[in-house]
Amino acid sequence: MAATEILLRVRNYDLAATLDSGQTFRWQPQQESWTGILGEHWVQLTQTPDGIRAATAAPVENWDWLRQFLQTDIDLAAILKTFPDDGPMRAAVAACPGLRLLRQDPWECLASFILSSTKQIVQIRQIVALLCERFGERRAPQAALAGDGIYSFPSAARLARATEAELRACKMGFRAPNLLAAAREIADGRFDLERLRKLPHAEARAALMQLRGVGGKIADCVLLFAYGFDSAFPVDVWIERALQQLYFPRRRASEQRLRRFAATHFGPHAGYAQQYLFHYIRTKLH
DNA sequence: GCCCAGGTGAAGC
DNA sequence: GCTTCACATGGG
Repeated sequence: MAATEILLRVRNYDLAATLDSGQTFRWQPQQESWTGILGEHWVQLTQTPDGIRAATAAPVENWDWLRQFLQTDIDLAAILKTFPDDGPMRAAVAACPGLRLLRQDPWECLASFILSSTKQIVQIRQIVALLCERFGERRAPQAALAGDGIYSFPSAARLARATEAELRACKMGFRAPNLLAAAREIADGRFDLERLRKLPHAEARAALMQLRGVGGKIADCVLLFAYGFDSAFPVDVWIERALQQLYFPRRRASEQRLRRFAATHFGPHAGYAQQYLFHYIRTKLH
């Protein structure tokens, strides 16, 4: 039966923390809820005592796309059990109860993180919003408020037809040619994002790093946030500082060394552990 | 004005 | 291997 509303029953899920933890950049807070666009669907999400209530503009038959994005069916407690039992990790988990990893569209995730390098999260949001406004399509219902969060994320094919100057006008600076090159490779089939799903972690990582402007960190973000490679462990400036201070307070450790430490220390769901540490140090330790 | 931002790639040792 | 630098742009 098609409906424009559903309640996804889930416990221990902090919707606000999850949508605002730097893994995705387009969700708009509105009073008690969050609005955004997933594929063709405009959605409004609201946290309730029983879970997450979703409302759409058009009737929906099958809600799997939303369950998939929100990852409401995973066993969070089982994942938390695999984290190392040390002080920093315990503090991070205690500080961010219900923080989750989303499962995003690979293209939007890749494009967003190509735009993320040496930008603050607020600025990444601004750039992405401009990009969607100028190259996306309006998806919101008539009644939706004007402003951000009502345009779809532009397809690779659409951006492939843009000029570098048009992209630079979205304030992305030197990242413009990188985004344009990725869009063109994907649009004309030279690079296949879907193929990566079937690859082993290391091969998928190497493939992403073939793209100009995509190094290890951005590749890890895409592997973790879009493809669900739970052992991917993005090391950005925040995580690097945190690992240094929390785990190597005496001697200075090279980035290489920190990466190797992370790969073994945090277990099979290292990426989840990373998200807890990242959100913890950014919001609780400022 | 200065420093930094969910980095990357190239060039220098 | 490691260090340094340029690359746009805006916030604090």
